[in-house]
Amino acid sequence: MTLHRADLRRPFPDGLGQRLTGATVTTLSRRAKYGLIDTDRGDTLIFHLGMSGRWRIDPSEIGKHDHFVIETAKHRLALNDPRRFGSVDLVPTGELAEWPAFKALGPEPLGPDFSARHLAAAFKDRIAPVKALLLDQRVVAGLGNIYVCEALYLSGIAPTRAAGTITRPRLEKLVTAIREVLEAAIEAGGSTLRDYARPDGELGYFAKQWRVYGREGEPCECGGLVERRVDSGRSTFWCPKCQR
DNA sequence: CGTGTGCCCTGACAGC
DNA sequence: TGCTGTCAGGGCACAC
Repeated sequence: MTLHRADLRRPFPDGLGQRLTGATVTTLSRRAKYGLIDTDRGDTLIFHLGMSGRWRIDPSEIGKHDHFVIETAKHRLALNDPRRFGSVDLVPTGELAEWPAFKALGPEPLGPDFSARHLAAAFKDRIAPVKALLLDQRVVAGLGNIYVCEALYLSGIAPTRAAGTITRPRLEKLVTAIREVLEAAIEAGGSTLRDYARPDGELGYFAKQWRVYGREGEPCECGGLVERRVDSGRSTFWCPKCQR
C-alpha cells in the first residue's frame, strides 16, 4: 500500500499501511455513495469517490492523481481523484453503524424501507425545497444532483416546492420515479458527464436518456422549455410547465 | 433545530 | 496558440 499524498478531503487515517498490509479482503459492499471493503483484521475501508474519483485497475503507470495505491495478490488498484473531493477512512467493522456519516443515513432508495410513508414523515412540516431534501443523505441515501432532477421531472414535482406541501399520491409517484431512474441508470451503466467511465473503460450511457438534466432551452414533451436554475452553486434543470 | 450559502480542487471546454 | 471565464456526479462548515 502506498500513499502519494497526505490527504484527500481529509487526512488519510493513521496506521492505514499497518492495518491493511497482509490483510485479506473478505467482503465488498456499498452504503449510500460510499464503497466498503472489509478485511479479516476486523477493519472496514470506506471510500468515497467525490465528484471525480475512480479506481484504476492495473494502471500501466502511476499518474499524478493516483493518490492511494493498494497491491493485492493479483492486482494493483489506484484511487485516482483529480479534484480530491473523495475520502478514505478505516473503521472497525463493528463500529460502522456508529460512524458519523452512516449514523443518520436514510434508507437505500432501492431497498424495502424507502416508501411514500417514509418521505411523508421526513418531509412533514418542512418548508425547504423538495430538491434540497432529496439530496440530503439523511432523508434518502445515495441520490445525487442528476437523478434528483430526473426523478422530480418524471413525477411532475417542481424542485422548488416546499417538501411538506406535497400530497401523499404525489409522494407515491416520486418514490416510483426515483426507483425507475436509478434502475434505468444502473441498467445503462451509469451517467457520463465529461469523463466518467465504467471500470472496463467504457462510458456510461444513461446520459443519453436524461430528460431534463443538461437540456436547458430544449423543448419538453409538454411544449414548454426546460429551464436551469442555480442554488448555492448547483444546477437544477426542470420544466416549469409540467412540474408543479 | 432548519435553512441557505459558499468553499474545497482540478480539468475540460468555450470564446476571444 | 494561449489566455480567461464558467462549469462540474458531493459534502460539509458556517451563519442566521
